[in-house]
Amino acid sequence: MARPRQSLLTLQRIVGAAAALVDAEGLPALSVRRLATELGVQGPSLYHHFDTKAEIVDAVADAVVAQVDVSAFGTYPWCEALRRWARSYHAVLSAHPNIVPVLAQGPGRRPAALAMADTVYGALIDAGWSPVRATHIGALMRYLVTGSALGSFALGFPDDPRLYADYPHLHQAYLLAEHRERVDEGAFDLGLETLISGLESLLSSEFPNERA
Amino acid sequence: MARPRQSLLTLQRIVGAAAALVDAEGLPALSVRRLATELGVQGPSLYHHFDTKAEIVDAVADAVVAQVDVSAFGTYPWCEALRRWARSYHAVLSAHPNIVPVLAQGPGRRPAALAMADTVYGALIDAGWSPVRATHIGALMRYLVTGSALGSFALGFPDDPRLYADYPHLHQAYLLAEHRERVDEGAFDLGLETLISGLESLLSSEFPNERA
DNA sequence: ACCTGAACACCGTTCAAGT
DNA sequence: ACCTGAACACCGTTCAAGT
Repeated sequence: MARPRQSLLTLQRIVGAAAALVDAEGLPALSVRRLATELGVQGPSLYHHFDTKAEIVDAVADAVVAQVDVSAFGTYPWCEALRRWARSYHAVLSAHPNIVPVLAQGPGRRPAALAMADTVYGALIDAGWSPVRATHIGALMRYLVTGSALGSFALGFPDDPRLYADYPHLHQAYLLAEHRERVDEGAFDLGLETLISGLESLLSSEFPNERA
Repeated sequence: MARPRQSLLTLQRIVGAAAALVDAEGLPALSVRRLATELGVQGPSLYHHFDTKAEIVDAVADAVVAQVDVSAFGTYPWCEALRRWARSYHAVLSAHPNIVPVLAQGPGRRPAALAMADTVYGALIDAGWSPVRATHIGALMRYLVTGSALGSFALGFPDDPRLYADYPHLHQAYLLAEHRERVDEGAFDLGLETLISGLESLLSSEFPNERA
């Protein structure tokens, strides 16, 4: 067939299949031909729905960011809202680690990422932070969340005891992979709680009369 | 010529050319054929010196990590040493941002990265941290440094004012790129100093009799 | 031992040809 | 408007052939 009466492809179907492919087999597995095969069409067909492969990747990335829960900013004091947002952000990225290298580049022109940045920045300004500080805090949170989701610290150390023979303090490092979750979550928690309580005292020292 | 009396290629020359290519044009520009051209040989020649392209990439990454200064761990109290190491780490990665996605995956089997992890972990243990906490702190520092080097927060927001029309708090966001350095360095500094002073009080609260 | 050209199975993308 | 096959200029990698 050359042209079915109803289009074989929709943006939704393409992005959904692309997201599934990235989640299951990683970003390098997402090729135009492979994605087309998954959808039952030929590679060039996709170019009737997207201009470039980069647009497909961006759509996948934004669908992931759209899952982050920012609702806490309407209902909690800024400290608790920041904590809840960061935890949701972290949970979503941990569930889709293969797309994190794209998110780490910033919002670009992706609507969900821009909307999230807008909400967070607005809430920090409302809380009494200066524009410069609010920007720093937003950046810092992205550093922590993408940094932790991009590469599992624990999995960064191979499972092979012989590798660490020459490193006096790393003899147990081959066990890290086994404790992946506790290690990575513990480090993220430590970072998040340390940062939030540090920021809390910083704000109250800068503006002693501000409300919580 | 098929075989010159002295090898045309050395590991040093290959890794140096690869590093220059990555720095100048980014990781995607590093192809085997392109690198070979840069070195005045044909693509397949490189396979006499490396088994895979991934080995070349790893060698480039490790050469970058080798530039990080860990000497502070021998001469300063752990807090100041951690600060100086993190700043050096950050400076090196900021100078070679294109290779950061590789470093963010962890040390793997790269000797310089393993040596750095060994030094940092050992120093934290010596300072009185428990193995679990020392691991968390090491992870946390990698999150912050790679997260901040991977994607400039400022450059993540495109330079185009029209893009932000729909986002009430982002009307100035198009100016971020212009202030890239101040924004990114300010966020990193805020994060590093907040974390270090938070960790300092945490250690003294856990072990009130420990030396600095 | 080390470099080569030819080949294999891939890429992203373009485009004339079909309906 | 939307899907196709053929083509272009790329990939990483293998391998027999040269010296």
